Amino acid sequence: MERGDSCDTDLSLGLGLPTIIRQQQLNPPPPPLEPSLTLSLSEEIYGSTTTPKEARLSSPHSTISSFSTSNIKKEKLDVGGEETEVERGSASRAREREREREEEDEASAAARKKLRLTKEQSALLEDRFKEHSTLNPKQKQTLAKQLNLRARQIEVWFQNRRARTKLKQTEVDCEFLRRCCETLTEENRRLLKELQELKAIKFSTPPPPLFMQLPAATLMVCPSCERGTPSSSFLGRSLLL
DNA sequence: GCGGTCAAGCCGTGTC
DNA sequence: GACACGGCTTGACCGC
Repeated sequence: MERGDSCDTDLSLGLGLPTIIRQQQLNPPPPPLEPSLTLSLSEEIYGSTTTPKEARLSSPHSTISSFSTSNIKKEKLDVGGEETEVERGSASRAREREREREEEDEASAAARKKLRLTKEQSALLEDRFKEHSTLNPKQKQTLAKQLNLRARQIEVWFQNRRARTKLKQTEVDCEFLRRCCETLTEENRRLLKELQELKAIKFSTPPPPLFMQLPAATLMVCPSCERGTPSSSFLGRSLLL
């Protein structure tokens, strides 16, 4: 189990959640005016196995997932593009506007909060990845619908998954090569030592005679092919030890 | 689609 | 126990 998975456990519930999300958990806001894509998994898909804690875990992110960064950027641009009340010379209204703006900043900060997929979503994605590491558009759409996510999120998840699988494999290969290198280095060391020992033996004992007086008949027979080879080269080799 | 990167969130550890 | 900090995981984006 990877460390990151632990975020789906009972630990750390509510930790790190921005004030606004915690407030939402305590006092659920009225229904949003805009359509909200929710991450929480319906019982139709996963039955009633989702615990209340898991539901609470997924719910803060549910609204979040409906925002893309481009939306956030757009929000910021929209806010920044407005003429301020200070410029109009109305201090009190400017202060009020400032407060509203701060609230909007908090809201967009909450929207920036990172989506964390639920255990069930991750599990299903993993299953699909095991079957196919890439998806065609239709599979992507189906999976997105099944998980209540956007197709783009599915696409990104698969891209990241492929990249990280590849990285992991590279690390495994690297480790394998490192071990091979170690083994070969050790073998090389052993062979060099053996060679030195053999050389030591060779020079410590008197060298055998270079030439042997062989009977004349054997000079004509090649020991490997057992054919008569009266050539001078064979003769020379057969005499040389 | 891939590689690189950013940033949110979680966890373990050390310090007070 | 609370807090700070560093490391890690992972969703998302960008440029090619």
